[in-house]
Amino acid sequence: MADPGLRERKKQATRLLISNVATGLFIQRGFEEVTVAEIAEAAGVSKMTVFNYFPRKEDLFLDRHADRLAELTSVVRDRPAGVSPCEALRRHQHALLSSGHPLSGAIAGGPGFWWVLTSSPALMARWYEQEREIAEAFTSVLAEETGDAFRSRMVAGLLTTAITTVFAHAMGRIVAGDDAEVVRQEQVAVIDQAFDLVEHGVGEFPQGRYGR
Amino acid sequence: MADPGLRERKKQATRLLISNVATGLFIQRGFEEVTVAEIAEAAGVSKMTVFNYFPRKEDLFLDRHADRLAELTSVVRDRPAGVSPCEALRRHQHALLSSGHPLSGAIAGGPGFWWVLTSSPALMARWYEQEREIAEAFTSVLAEETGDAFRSRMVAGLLTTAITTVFAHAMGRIVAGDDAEVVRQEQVAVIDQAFDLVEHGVGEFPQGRYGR
DNA sequence: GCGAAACTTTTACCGAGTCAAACTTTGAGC
DNA sequence: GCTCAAAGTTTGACTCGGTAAAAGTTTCGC
Repeated sequence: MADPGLRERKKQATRLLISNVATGLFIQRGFEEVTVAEIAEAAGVSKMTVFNYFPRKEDLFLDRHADRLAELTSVVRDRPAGVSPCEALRRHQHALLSSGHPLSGAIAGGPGFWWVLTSSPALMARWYEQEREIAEAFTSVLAEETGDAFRSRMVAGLLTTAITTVFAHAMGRIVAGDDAEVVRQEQVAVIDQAFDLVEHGVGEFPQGRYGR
Repeated sequence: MADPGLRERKKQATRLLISNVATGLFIQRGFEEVTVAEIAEAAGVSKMTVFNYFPRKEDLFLDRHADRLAELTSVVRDRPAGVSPCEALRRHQHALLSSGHPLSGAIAGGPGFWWVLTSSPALMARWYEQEREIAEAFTSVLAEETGDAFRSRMVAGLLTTAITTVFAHAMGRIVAGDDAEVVRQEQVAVIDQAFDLVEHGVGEFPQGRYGR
C-alpha cells in the first residue's frame, strides 16, 4: 500500500480503464447489446484480460458491490452500543438519502444507470444475487453476536428486505420518469415505513378486508 | 382440456420425457456436468426441441415453479375472511410440513435434489429469481386489495422472506446430513418463529448487546 | 384424403467463458 | 545495469448455452 509499485499501479489503471470503457458503452447502448470482445477492443486490451479483472460480464457494470457490502456490514457490526441493527440501518438509509448517495436509489448513478440495470435480465439477476450476499453478511454478523442461527437468518432477511425494497421503490419511480427531487423528498417517509414494518411487524395487514 | 387430442398428449409426453431424463442425469452427475445436447440425445430428441419446451437449461430442473407460484398466490388471495395473509401463509407452511410436501424443505424431493440445487450457482440463481417472482405475485395481490403500492411491496417481501428462510433452513440441514425426521419435527417451531417475527417485528433484536 | 397448421429437425450461427501455451513486462538480486 | 524468474498479457482454439431460419414431418379440420 505504501509503495504500490509500477506493476500494481498499472493493474489498477487497466482495471479502471476497462470498467470505464465498459460502463460508457453500456450506458450508450444497453448491456446486452455490447459484447465483451467489443469492450476489450475499445479498451485496447484482449478479451482474456477483461475476464482476468472481471470474472463475469455483469461485474463490469456492478463493480461497486464490494464497497456496498462492506459498508452495510460495518453499519450493523460497528453500530453504537444500545442501537439495534434495525435502527442502525434505518439511520444509515436516511443518511445515504440526505447525502445524495446513488445507493439511496433516489439519485441516478449517472444518467441511464438504472435504465441499463433494469433492462437487462442478466444484470438484474446478478443484482439480486448481490442483495442475497448482503443478507448473508448480516446473518453472519448477527449469528456471531447472538449464536442463534435461524433467528439471525430471519432478522437478516427482514432487514435486507427493507433496504432492497426501499431502494427498488425509488429506482422504479426514477426509471418511470418521476422527478428525482420529488422522489427524494418522499423517500424519507418510505424509509421509515419500511423499517417500522420490520421493527413492529406487519400485524394483521391488510386491515379492513371484507368490511372489518 | 376435455379432449386433449393426440397432438397435445404427445406434447405433454415429450415434455415429461425430457424433464425426467434431464432430472435423472442431473441427480446422477450434477447440473453443470450435463450438457443440453446430452439430454437431447438421451431423450431421443433434438437440442432445439429441448429449448422449445424449456427456454433455459435451469427450467429443466426447476419445472415445478409455476405450480408453487400459483399455490402460494392462491393461499394469499383466496384466504378465508378474517385471516391475514401472514396467518394464511403460516398455516399453509404448517400444512405443507405435516403433509410431507417437498416444498416444506424438510423432505428430500427425491434423493439428491437439494444437492443438485445447492451445488450449482446457475440453479441457485434461478431459484432465487423464482422466489422474487413469488414476492411480486404477493405484491400484486396485496396492492390490488389495498391500493397501497409500497406497503404491499414491503409486506410481500417480508412474507416471502419468511417462506424462503424457513425453507432454506430446512434444506440446509438436510444437505448437511441432518436426519430428515428430526429436521421435520423441529420445523414446526421454526415456522412459528419466522412468522412471529414478520407479524410482530424484530423489535430491538438482538437484546443484551453490551450488557443491556 | 387433402391442405393448413403445429411441431420437430437440421444447419448455421453468436457470445460468454475456459484453457494452455507463447510472449512481454516488471522487479529483485547480484 | 544486467539477468532471470515471476507476474501479467495475448493468442488461438475450444466448449456450451442459446437463437434463427428453413426444411421436413405429423396431426387435425374439413
